Order: sequence, then structure tokens, then C-alpha cells
Amino acid sequence: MRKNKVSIRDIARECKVSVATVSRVLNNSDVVKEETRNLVQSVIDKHNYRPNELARGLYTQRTKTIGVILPEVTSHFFAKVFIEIEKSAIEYEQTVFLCNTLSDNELQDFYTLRLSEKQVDGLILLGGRVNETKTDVQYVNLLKNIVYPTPVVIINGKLDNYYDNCASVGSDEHEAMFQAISYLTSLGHKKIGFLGGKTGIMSTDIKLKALYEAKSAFDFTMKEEWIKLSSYDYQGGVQAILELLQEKELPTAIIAINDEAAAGIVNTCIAKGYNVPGDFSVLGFDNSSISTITMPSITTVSHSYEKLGSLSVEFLNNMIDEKPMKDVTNISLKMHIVERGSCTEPRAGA
Amino acid sequence: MRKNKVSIRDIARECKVSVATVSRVLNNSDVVKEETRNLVQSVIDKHNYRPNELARGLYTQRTKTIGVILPEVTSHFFAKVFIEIEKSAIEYEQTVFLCNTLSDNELQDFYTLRLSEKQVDGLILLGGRVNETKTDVQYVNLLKNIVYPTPVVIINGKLDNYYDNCASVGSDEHEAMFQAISYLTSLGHKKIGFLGGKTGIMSTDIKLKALYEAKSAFDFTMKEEWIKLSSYDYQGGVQAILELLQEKELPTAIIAINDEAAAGIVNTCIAKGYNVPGDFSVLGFDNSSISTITMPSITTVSHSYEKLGSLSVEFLNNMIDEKPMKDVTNISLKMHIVERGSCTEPRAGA
DNA sequence: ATATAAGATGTAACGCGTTACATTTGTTGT
DNA sequence: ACAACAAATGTAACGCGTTACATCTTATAT
Repeated sequence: MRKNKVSIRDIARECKVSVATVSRVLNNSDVVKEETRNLVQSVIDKHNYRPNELARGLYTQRTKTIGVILPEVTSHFFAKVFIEIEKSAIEYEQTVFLCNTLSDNELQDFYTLRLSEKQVDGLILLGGRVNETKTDVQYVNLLKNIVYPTPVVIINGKLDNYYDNCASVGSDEHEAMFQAISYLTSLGHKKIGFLGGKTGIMSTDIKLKALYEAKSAFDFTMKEEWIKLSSYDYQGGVQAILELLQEKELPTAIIAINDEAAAGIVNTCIAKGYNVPGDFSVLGFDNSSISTITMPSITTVSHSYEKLGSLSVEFLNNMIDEKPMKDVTNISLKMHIVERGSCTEPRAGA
Repeated sequence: MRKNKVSIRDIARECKVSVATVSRVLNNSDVVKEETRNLVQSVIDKHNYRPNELARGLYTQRTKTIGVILPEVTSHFFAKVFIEIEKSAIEYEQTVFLCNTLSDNELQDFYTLRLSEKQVDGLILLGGRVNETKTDVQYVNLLKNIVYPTPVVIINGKLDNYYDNCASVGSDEHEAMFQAISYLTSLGHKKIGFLGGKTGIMSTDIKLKALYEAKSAFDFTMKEEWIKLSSYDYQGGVQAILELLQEKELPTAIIAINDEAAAGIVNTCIAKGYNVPGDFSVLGFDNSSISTITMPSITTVSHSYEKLGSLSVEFLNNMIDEKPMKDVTNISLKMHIVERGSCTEPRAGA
């Protein structure tokens, strides 16, 4: 096997000291004599020597590496969370593998396995097959059999009844929906519709549930015909609003499953000659970049991205270091409204 | 040091064979007797044993891992290229570290170092401090001193005069600009402006240069007052078009530095009561997701994302495997126009 | 039946940094 | 000057998979 760059033994030889001493210098052990340390350090610098993290990890059983598995970074939501995860990971001196499953189960299995073989210290799962509505048994078994005991954090999901070493962090979309309705009713809206999304997917189910529950807490009407499900993207919004516009009676405010759908709704309304927010106030979710570029820009309920990232990394590292997590292994973060241009009071008499 | 999961020695012991034999089974060596292979495989399956990639990499000097360093995955362009890189990497059985520099030089240095310590087989640099217009000497020295001889691929940049083991892949933005102008003049436009971007940044400089050069090849006029530089984002587009609208004479077609700026231009024009594409045809670059959601949607010059990703990974792996690269170590890919709604022939008499 | 080749498996060194433990050097006390 | 202890450094095993080389079986040839 061909020899790699300079190794710790090369440095030791040149300094006429043992590898242990060089290692001590590398790890800032305080037992090394100042003089020796200087000598060793100078040789290290001279050769630009950097310890091989593979060898180090092999012995210490710690790679300072974590894996993140999510559907697609091209989605703004995932990209934002990822960036925050990375920012936090850096504080723990960790580097992160990013794996995009493209919503393909096989690919998710494959990456999970790969990351495990690469001895990641922990795994963060995002938007995958484990959420509050459903748990993919097959995938959970993979985790149990192969990745255990590597700690796992689920973002917007829950797993602790199935996997020992895990925690979860998520946004409280139920409460967020209440905030949304509170906001719209306080503007004076009494007729609220809901567009986009798909049943069976967590964030749709949660929001719909909250919508029904909110009826007793706030003063508004919400008819079945004002709920049009479709999908999570721009086209989903377009399709849903087109269906809604068929109805004889219409709501004055529309809550969209997310900002992409909201953008489709806003643009379609305008194309059809309606005024937003004049005829319809449109409220989105997620605070995606798209929400700032439509005309009007979209008022939205935002995740606490930074907290989402930092808490998941913190939880993960608590588990990695086997620190007691107390009772808090599952946290729901509050979302918050970001006011922009797509919501106002309803037109008088509407 | 506490013992990790099952190791190859555990498997060997249970099978009463040597570790070499187990290793042979793992690597599908054909010298193992069928019977032995079955025995070993059954024990491997029984324990869900997976070889430790750290140990494997330590010996083989190959981690099957590559690093990608870019400014920010939240930018759609980078996210799209990244996804394509990952898709190709999987074919080489490689997993990828993603590092976001947030355009911070120190962070870029830090990650470069980290990836090198982690013994990545190769590095892909994207949108960083090495491009065709400028080369950050300090960073290049870091590469030379620390990461060498690890191969490096630069996307949209060039480095081969400075670093031995490198290649580059990029989009031919010069030619793309000619395509853009050819397209607009063929629609009948004779007055073309250019908005957004910033001199000193490669893609602006290249496009401007092409714009001037195109004057002799196509029949159109382009006045200095129709060039308004600003930045690469939505706001940059807004700002540039507002400045342009101050001029007494206006172009009929506008080329934007990218789709984000184009979106700002389109929305601002509409807000100011102009019609797009009626009063102004607006042409963007990059084929970002934003180009499909404005009204009208934006006609754009797209990168060949898939090729950008696959070629950079292919080049990288050629270098990793020390395959001869022939003369081709720098490739410029053709861009192509994606027609959407923001360009038509100019209004009669304009 | 014996030599020779081919097939199968084992042995041990290797890649490289870390650390428990052993050994050497230096210091303080009397 | 020598014990007793502290400080500094060295030795070697370890983490774990791979592979060159050695050894042992079994098959083919004569």
C-alpha cells in the first residue's frame, strides 16, 4: 500500500521523540515540556502535518461527523434547516454528511446504511418516513438492527417508542394554526378556507385537525367546500384555488398549506382578476424565500429555523456524550407570524 | 477503550475461520469455497455485521467520500448542482460532505482543512474564491500545502496553473450571452439593456464582455445608460430597474444577471404599471425555481445542471483513480434557453 | 503412487493516532 | 548524597479491515 502524506511517525522520527509525545502535542496535553512542544510544533508546521482523522476516529470511536438525511435540499425549508444544523455542528467540531433521499425509500435505506458504516456519531432525520402520523416499520427495523446504538434525532417526527437512543425536535404546527386563525379573525375575517396539502401527510393532518378544533375557540365559519387539498407545491396552490373559485360562496381569508402553494394561490387570484389581499387574504406557512417575491409578498407563519437546527444538534450531542437528557427528549417549538403584504382586514360587506 | 459493535474478528471467531477469509467474503473474492462463504455470510447476516469504513479507509487510503464546498445551499443554483453531484457520486459509491462557507473566507479555510483531515478522496469547489476572474492566492496556498495531492474540481473556475491535481467544469456564459442576444434580436428587439450583477464577479464580467462583443455580430444597440449593475438578488433587480426607469430612452428588452434579479425586475415593472413582456421583455439566467413563479414566468438561460454535476464527479474520479485525463481537464458546457412568459417581440413602434 | 499444480485458508504486518503503563530524567528534602 | 516524588518521555497494544505471503488441501498428471 502506497504511503500517504506525512504521518505522526515521520514527525516523531524527525524530532527524535516518540509518537506519544507528538500525539501529546497535537492534543495539547499539559505534560509536555515547553521546549519539546516547541520543537515538535515547529516540525509539524514545517511539514503542514495534519493528523489523519480516520486513524483517530478508529481508536477513539468518535468521528466528529454527523449525518443528515432529508428528501431534497432544493426545497427551501430543508435547505434552511440544514444550514442551521451545520452552523451548530461546527460548534461541536462536527462535519456533516448530507444525503438527499429524493423521497425514494430505497435510497433512504441505502444512505442510512452508508452513514452507519462511516461511523457517524449521530444521525438527524428530517421529513422522512418517521413522523407523527405514521411510522415506517421497515425503516425503524433498519435503524434498530444496523444503526443502533448510534443516536438519532428526528425533526418533525417521533420515534422514541421504537428506538432507544433518540430524541425529537419539531415545530408546533397545531399551535401555529391557532395563531394563524387568531390573526385572521383579529383582522376581522369570519370566513376562512384552507388550500393545498394532502391527507396522510403530517403537516396537513395536524393543520386540519387544528382548524376544526379552532372553531370552538374563535368566531369564524369554515365550510367543507372551502377546504381543497392537492399538494405541497406551487401547482398544488393553483389547482386548489381554481377549484375553490368554482364555489358560489367564497371565504375572505385563505390559509395555504405552505408558501409555495400560497404563491400559486396569490398569482392565480391575480391572474383571474381578483385582488389580494383585497378580495382574499392569503396566509402561508414556512417563511420560504418564495414568500418575499410574489406580489403582494406573502404573510406567513415561520418556523424557528435556527432553534430547530441548534436544538437538534444539541440533543444529538447530549446523547452522543451520554449526558442525561432529563425528561426533555421531545420538543415542540413555537412558530411565529411574519407579516407581509397578503393579509388585511376583509373588504367591507364581504 | 470500549468495544464497538461486532467486528470482523468476532465474525471470524464464530465461524472458526480467519479474518482474512471473512474479509474475502466481504469483498466477494472468488477464491472462497462456496460452503465457507455461505457459513460466513450467514453469520454476517445473523449479526447484521457491517464493516467499519474507517478501518477500511485507513488501510486502503480511500474513503469513498468526497467534499463539496459552496457558499450556501439555500441558493437554488447551488442546491441544484449539489443534488446532481450527489446523484453522480452514488454511482462511484461515494458519500458527500457538504460544507457551506456562507461566503466567509475563514470558514472556507476551516472546512477545507477539515475535509482534508477526514481524508476525502476529492474535493469539489463551487462559487468560491477561485474563479476565472480572480484567484485567491492565500486559499490556493492552503490547497497546495494541505490538501495536495488530493484532487480538486472547480466548478465555474480555473486553477490548473496553480494546483497540479485539478480540473474544472463550467457553463459557457460567454456563449450563453450570445445565445440570449441572438434570441432577443430574432424576436425583433433592437434595444437591449443589462441589469444586476456586480463587476469583479466572474459571471458579471463575462456577460458584460460578451455583450460588448456581440454588438458586432448582431444588429442591436446597447447604450451605457442601459447597463445598471447592483447585486445578484431580488432586491438587486428592483434597484437596477428603478434606476433604468429614470432614463428618458428605454430599451425594449432587458437581460438580467440571473433569475432572482429578473424576478425583481418583472415585479417592479408590473408594480409601476408597465407590462411584461409587452413593454419590456425580460430574460433571466440560471433557470432557478423562482423563474416559474413570477407572473409572467421568466424566460431564462439554463445551466446543464445534470451535466455540470456528473462531469465534475467523473473528472474527480478520473483523477482519484489516476486515469489519464488526456487534454480535457477543463470543460465549458453549453447553456440553453428555456422559453417561458417574459419575452415576446417588441411592441410595434417601440 | 508420487510429483506438480491449483485451490483454499491462515498468519501477520500494515495503515495511523491514542493512551495505559513503564521507564527515565529532574527536583526537593534532609 | 540519597531517598522520595514529580515531571517528562517512551513502549507497545489497541481500534479494525486488507492483503502479500506462507501453508495446507485437494485435484490432475504421469
